[in-house]
Amino acid sequence: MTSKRLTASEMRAWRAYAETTDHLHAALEADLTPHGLSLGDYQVLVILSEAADGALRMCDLSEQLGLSPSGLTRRLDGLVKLGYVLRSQCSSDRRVMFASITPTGLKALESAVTDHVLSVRRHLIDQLTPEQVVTLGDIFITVGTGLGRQPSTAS
Amino acid sequence: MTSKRLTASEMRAWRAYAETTDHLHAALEADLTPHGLSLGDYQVLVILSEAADGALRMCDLSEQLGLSPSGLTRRLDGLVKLGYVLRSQCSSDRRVMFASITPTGLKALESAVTDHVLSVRRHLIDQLTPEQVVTLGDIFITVGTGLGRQPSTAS
DNA sequence: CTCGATTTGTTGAGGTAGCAATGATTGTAG
DNA sequence: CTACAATCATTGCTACCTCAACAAATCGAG
Repeated sequence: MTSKRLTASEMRAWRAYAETTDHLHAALEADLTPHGLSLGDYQVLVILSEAADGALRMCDLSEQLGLSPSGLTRRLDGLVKLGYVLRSQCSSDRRVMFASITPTGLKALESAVTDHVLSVRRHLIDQLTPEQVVTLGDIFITVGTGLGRQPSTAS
Repeated sequence: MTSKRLTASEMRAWRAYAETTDHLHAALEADLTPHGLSLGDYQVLVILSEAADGALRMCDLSEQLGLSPSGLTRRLDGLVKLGYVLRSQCSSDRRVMFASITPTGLKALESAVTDHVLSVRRHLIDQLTPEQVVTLGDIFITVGTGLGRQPSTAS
């Protein structure tokens, strides 16, 4: 294996994946827009809502989002302006800022989450057989692990 | 099926896919940087090099790239400045501009393509069994078709 | 033939992201 | 205790993309 070229089967898989992944992202984003949230905003709210004590340090949040610190600062600016997220200082370390989701933000998230799940189903999950769903998970856990990241689903 | 929630298997597949797809993109991009090309530039050169008569109209190229017309104009500006791409007017329709790859651009592409294929292999293809590769193709051709796009590999 | 509608490419404005530099704070070696 | 290194968040700068507006050229109904 591991030649300089791709076999027909490999080329087929790679091209299909490369072409489709952007379109899928765009479709999910579009389905979220009526809720006034971008996919990026949505992910911030999801992570904050799942945070153990309801708050996360900026650096931890940016790590989980795969966003640069500066990118997160500006994204949070928007969410704070919307009233969805609150900044608060850490009492024990004055360098750190906590981000936490507000009740308003939680409402916005809850309103969006149902549609988003249906969107994921409609565009991806429900298009596949149960076996394909399992293999999809296998594939991207393997690939993610190979990339040195540990997908949170890799158990 | 099609409930408001995701089963454990579905959640596992969705999360693994969502988390890993960005990392994979970043890894492929990083492997291409030593060649002085972004993934976006690379795709332009690939498509131009595969064009039947060696030239494509801007609008056709932007369509194939999934890029807006204005985005393509600026991306091409960069490639022209690098000497990799040439703009030329259409003789029969003075609205259209053709983009074609130059010999220099072809050299740059040929120099990059080997590494890129190896990169795709290393991060994705070679991590998978042949059966998984086939299923990966099946999955994203199905999803792409469901999104109303026709992956070029859907035969 | 002519005038309005359409197609094509570019430009301007706005938004989002990353990198590098900065300021503030904390940790640590000596 | 002091000085230097590391951590944390923000800001300036740049890059890249989209949408809307635009100019130029072509098409087509009458």
